[in-house]
Amino acid sequence: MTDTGLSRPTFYLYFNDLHGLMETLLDEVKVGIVEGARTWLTNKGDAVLSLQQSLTTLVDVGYKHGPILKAVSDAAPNDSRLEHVWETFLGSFDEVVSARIAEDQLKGITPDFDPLPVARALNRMDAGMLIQAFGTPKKADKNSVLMAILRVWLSTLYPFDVDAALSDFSAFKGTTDETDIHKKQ
Amino acid sequence: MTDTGLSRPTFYLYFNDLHGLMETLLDEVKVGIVEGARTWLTNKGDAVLSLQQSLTTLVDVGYKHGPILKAVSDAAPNDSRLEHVWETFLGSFDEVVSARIAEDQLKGITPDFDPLPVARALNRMDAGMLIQAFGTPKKADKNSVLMAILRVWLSTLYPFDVDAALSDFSAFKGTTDETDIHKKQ
DNA sequence: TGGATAACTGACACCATGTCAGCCCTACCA
DNA sequence: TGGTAGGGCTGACATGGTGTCAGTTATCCA
Repeated sequence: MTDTGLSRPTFYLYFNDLHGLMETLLDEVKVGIVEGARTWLTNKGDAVLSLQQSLTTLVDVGYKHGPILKAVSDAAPNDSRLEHVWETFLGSFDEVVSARIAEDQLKGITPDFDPLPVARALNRMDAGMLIQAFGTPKKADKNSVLMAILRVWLSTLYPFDVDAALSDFSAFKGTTDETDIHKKQ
Repeated sequence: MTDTGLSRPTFYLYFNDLHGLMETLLDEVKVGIVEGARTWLTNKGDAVLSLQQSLTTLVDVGYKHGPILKAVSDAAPNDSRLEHVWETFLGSFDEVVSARIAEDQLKGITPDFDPLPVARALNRMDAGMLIQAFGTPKKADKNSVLMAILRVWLSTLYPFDVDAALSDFSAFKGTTDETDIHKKQ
């Protein structure tokens, strides 16, 4: 409020309370994440490629809005309403990811296992990594975070050609440089 | 303090402040976790088996002390000293896990990748899962949590015979029943 | 200019956390 | 038995963060 030049009570004209601000902030980030996740979740085209794409945008959003994610996740335990919002946010991903996994298992491209707990595990990994890596001003390297979680997701869901996919992908990522592209061709 | 029958100030005779209590609680849980992790970290015997064992005891400890883990992780953002303790706690695992992965990569039983970010990702997954599953009184099923994180760890680190290892393991876990064991033999 | 509506604020109330001077009670001693 | 030293404990207070409200100022329109 000092930075805004307004008084503290004015804040309460725009938000119910401090946690109301958190909810608003989360809503803004949520759309970006849901948007990016759609690529893989809609289940069209190549599974590996679309997962790579979805996780890439997830990391991008996390990189840009990391402090917001950390603020919300830090504040959540202090307010039952916000905690519910945060848990619902994470939980909704658990369910759609689980559903996507189940589809891939029917297709036979993903090993058979109970999809919901694994979805939960992978999502908690993403959330924890993004907050840890990008939550504070001194941010970690975006690409190594992406490479790490992408490897884990691929190894778990599409274990058949992880290394091929990952080496292609990192070669692709590494080349805004033309010479490399020409060498590939 | 109401439950103890003592007055609130008495609390401060035993702890510096509320976060001091958290540190003490964490210390107690820490030994159990470090103990269990040693099996895999010392790197003797079969890698897959020792990882299974370490994760099993990790889940056991998490199941028993889940509320403490949640309490510490919830309180950490409110106090810079506690936050540092918590981050150091998690970070120390990142380093030893990363070192263990590097050894397995030299042996050729783990694919080549930057071990530290992957270690971080797997550890955040564990922490997030344990807190989510066991942090509140109505706890999730212990075995499905174990199966989920075990699958992710194995798929990522020892991808060559995940399904064999996991089916053996779940058969072993599932049989306090004698008939099954006899069938196996 | 008058008057209504929106924007804003000073001052207050409330609660959680932490502190401190002093009380009580036990054990030990003369 | 009476006195006293010391540890254990507490009532009462101080502080800071969060939220509220009556009242003031600014803006816009008739």
